[in-house]
This record gives sequence, C-alpha cells and structure tokens, in this order.
Amino acid sequence: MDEIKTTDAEVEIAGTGTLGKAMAVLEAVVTAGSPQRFTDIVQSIGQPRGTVHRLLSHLVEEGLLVQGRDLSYEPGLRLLKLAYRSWSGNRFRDIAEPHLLRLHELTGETVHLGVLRETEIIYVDKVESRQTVRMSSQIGKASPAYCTGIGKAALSSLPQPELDRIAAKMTFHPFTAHTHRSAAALLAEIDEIRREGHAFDREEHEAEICCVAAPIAIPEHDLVAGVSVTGPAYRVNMAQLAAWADVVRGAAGKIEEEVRMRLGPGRNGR
Amino acid sequence: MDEIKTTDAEVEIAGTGTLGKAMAVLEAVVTAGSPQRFTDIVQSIGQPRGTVHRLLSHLVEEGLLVQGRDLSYEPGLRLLKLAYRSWSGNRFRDIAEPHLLRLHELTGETVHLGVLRETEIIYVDKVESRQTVRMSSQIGKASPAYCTGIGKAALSSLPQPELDRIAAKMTFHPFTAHTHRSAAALLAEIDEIRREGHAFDREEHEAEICCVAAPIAIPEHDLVAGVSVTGPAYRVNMAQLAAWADVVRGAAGKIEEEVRMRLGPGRNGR
DNA sequence: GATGGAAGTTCCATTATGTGGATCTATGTT
DNA sequence: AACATAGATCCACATAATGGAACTTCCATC
Repeated sequence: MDEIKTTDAEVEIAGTGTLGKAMAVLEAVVTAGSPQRFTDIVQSIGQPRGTVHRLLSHLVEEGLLVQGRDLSYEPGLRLLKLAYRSWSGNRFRDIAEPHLLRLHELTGETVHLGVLRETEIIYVDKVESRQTVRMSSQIGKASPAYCTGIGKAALSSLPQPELDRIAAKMTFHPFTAHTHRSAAALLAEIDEIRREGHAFDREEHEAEICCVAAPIAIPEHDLVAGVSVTGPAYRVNMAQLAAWADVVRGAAGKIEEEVRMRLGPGRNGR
Repeated sequence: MDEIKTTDAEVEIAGTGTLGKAMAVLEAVVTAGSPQRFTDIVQSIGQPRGTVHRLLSHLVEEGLLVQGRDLSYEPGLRLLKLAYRSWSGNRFRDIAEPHLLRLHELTGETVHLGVLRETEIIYVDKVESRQTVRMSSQIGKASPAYCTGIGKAALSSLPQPELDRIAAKMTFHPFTAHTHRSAAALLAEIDEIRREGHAFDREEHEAEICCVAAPIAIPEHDLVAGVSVTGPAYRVNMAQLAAWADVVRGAAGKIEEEVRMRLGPGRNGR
C-alpha cells in the first residue's frame, strides 16, 4: 500500500548514536508493511551486516520486533503497549475530543484531529461518519502534510522560517492529479490559507476524498495541529465544504483556547 | 490509575546494551502516565545523571519523547506512528476479526482479542457492545495474565515448563477480593482450565466485570493468545457465561485453524 | 535583593561498547 | 554431491557511551 519506494535509498542516520541506528532499523522493518528478511533490512539500511544483525537481535530481545520461524522480522507487541500509554494519556486529545464530537454532529461527516511532526501529520483521533464496529483505523497513521487539509492548515500556522525549513525537507509525491508538485506551489497556497484561516484538500491525497481543515497552534507547548471534516467528493462538494469552514475554524479556536487554559502557560509564559 | 508502584524499584537493565537502557528510560516515562521530570526519571532508573540525561536527549531527538517547556518529558508521537504500522499490518488480528464480529453478534457483549507476552496480555482488538463513537479504548493495553480470562486461557495452552517459568516472574497484586494471590492458586486453576478448555474471570481484575475466554495457540509461530466475551456482572451471570463457553471455544478454534491455514507452517514445519 | 538550595545541564578523561570485515554454518538448489 | 545463498558468529579496533564533578539556572526564603 505504502510501497512507493523506488530504489533502496540508504537511510540517513541521525546524530543519536546507537539509538538512532536502532530506530532506523526498527522503522525500516515497521514501515515495510510485510515481514522483512535480514538481507532486505541490510540493504535498506546500508549498514554492515554484523552491525545490523546485532541491532536486530537487541530489538528482538527488547520485544520491539519479533522474529518468525522463517527468520523474518515483524513489529513486536511492545510497540502497541508503548503507544497505548502514549495515546490514552494524551491530554491534548482528551481536551479536543468533545469538540470533535460536536463537529461530527453538526456535519455528519468524518472528523479528524492530527498533529504536525516535521513533514508529516499524525492522526491522533477520529470520529467516523458510519458507525463501523472496527477500531478507528487511522489513529497513529502518518500522512504527508503537503497534501492533506490538516497538514496544510497546520503548516500555515508556522512562522515563515520554520515553514521554509520543513518545506525544504519534503518530497512531493504526486498521489493524484491535484497534488502539489513543488514547494513553491505549496507555499503559495499556504499564503492563501493564512489569509482565509482554513485549508481545503481538493482530492490531493486520495481521489474522491475532500476536506476542510483549520489550524490549532499552541506555540507555548510546541504544538501545531489541525481539525478537519472529511467526506467523499460525490456527497461533499466544495460549496458544502466552504459552508463548513466557519464551524471548523470555530472548533479549532475552541480547542486552542481550552488547551491554553487547561495546559497552562509554558515556561516563562513565552 | 496503574500507579501501584510502592517504592522506586530500580529498573532491571537487560543485556541489550545502550538500547536496553534507552528503552528502560522510555518505558519509565511512558508508563508513568504523567509528565516526568528529570529527577523522577533518574530515581526510577537508578542510573547516573549524566547518562540518563543523554539518553533522554536522544529519545527526544528521535521523537520517542517530547520535552515540554516546563522541562518535563512525555511520550512522543513517533510511538503512535510506529504502533499504527504495527497494528494495521497485523495479520493475526486481520484473520481473527470476522470471528470476533460473529461472536459479538451471537452474544451482544464486548469481545476481546489478546496476545500473551511473558506475564502480560496485550489487547490487539476489541468489538464493543455499545457502539461508542470513540476509538476502541483498549488496543495496546497490557493487563496481567493471572487475573484476566484471556490471560489464564492463554497460559493454559503453554507447555508446563514454560508456564512455570512465567508464573515465577509474576507478582500477584490483589485487584479485587477474587484475585489469585499466589502462583499455586493460579496453577491449580490452570489445571482445571486445561481440562475444560475455557477460562472464567470472576471479577478478578475489576469488580463487577466477568468474562469467559478460550485459548488460541499457534506454537509454530510462537503465538499464544485468547478470545473472550466480557460483560458486567449484573447482566452477565456465571450461568450465562458458562452457556457461552462453547461458542467462545468454537470461535477460538476457528481462528486457530484459519491462522494455521493462512500463515502457513513455520520453519521445519515444527 | 541577597542567600541557600534544588533541579537541570555541560564537560571530559576513562573505558566499555558497538563496529564491521572476515569467517563459519546451515539451508535449499541444480 | 557440489554449489549458491542467507544467516550467524567472531574479534582486533576505534568510536561512542560512561559517570563523577563542576557549572548554571531557577526559585523559595529571609
């Protein structure tokens, strides 16, 4: 599904020493989406076999990966456990949730809450339109910021230098005919979003899927996020989305305000 | 909530070198449930300040933790991202899901799927009775095996030496009046569960909550798990649970069979 | 507004730990 | 049986982690 990889681009290793390398290996296995064999991993990491082998053993020993009988590596359960603690204790999500529910009642469509992390939006909550029995399937999902409503909204609330820094790190994959293909195009739209106070996704990430989003920025907690209302293009046309822009901005504003109130000022009240 | 900790028991560091220490720090912060300050962490880890400080910086740099303006540490979003990939690509859960849905239709109560990891059960799926809009709130949650239906069912499918090894590692916290207080009591019940093929939770973990569970064991993939049907004691009495035992065992059997079929034999067909 | 103390950060000589090329072993292919 | 491929192991070497101590910042108290 997410297999966009063209060549085995050797992963950039950060300045976090051993931990960074271990995380690169972990991420390589986890994002692959299918069980990875030793050789696959060695190639995608571009580190010597001995080193990768030891890192893998340690990751398995720690429960972050599991090794099957066919010697392939898969994500381990400890990741789920860690994430549970992370998600269930997330105060931002807790505070936002009632507002998401209200937004869902008002619009009847799917509502997302996502947080910006460098070039990606990570979804931290979702209120679905159809009452599927399944667990909300996208919590923790990461999508590129440049082609999602929440992403562009969140980016629009960054100070220009920070925006430029992040935009420079992006690679513009053309998911649909409407996806931005360059930083310039994105930045131009961001300017407009700043004026309007809300962003649209016009089938830029997935065909037939549109949304309207508004930014939530709490700089004193280094939190840049967004809310969106999403629907299928056949049901939710641009006029409808534009009509919802106000309530979405309103919800974002309320969340922002309440987070400020309940999380308190940061250090030095910055 | 899970604050059972009495004294700051210095965490045991595994033989996984730097990664092990880093994970110990990460886990200390994540399981604390509230933002942890530097000194708190140093104490609960029992490592020198310089070392802990560097580990924390690296964890923050990697996005596994975030540091707030008040200098406290909290779980980072990267954990959610990793877990998403881990959960959404979990073939065991995919295969089990239709069976869970059917079980839910038959009983009308909450159905859980959990996997054993040493002394803990980690929930990987849940089908809820009331259609809450919220994301299923327990995916990734870890509960002790000795006081949950799924836990005891899963344990019952282990070979005796393995069971003994794991039981020896448990600490028996008395959650309710009905919780097992010793390995001996647990092992005695396990014997009975082996004969019956299913396990009950008689308000052993939480008051007023009961369940009936059956084991799913796929040794060729080192997978020991269980399914359960859970309900509030006032609505679901023991007679009702006993009546459901057959369908729960049936579902477990079907899942086991289908997993065997679809995941194929392990190496050497063991 | 000075003083004391606690919390967090930085430094750096020491050495433990991770590194990675080479070698060995097991599996399964022609 | 010989070969090929993938994975595991080894070990001299150098990098990167260690941790005690010094330093800085913040805040409470007088």
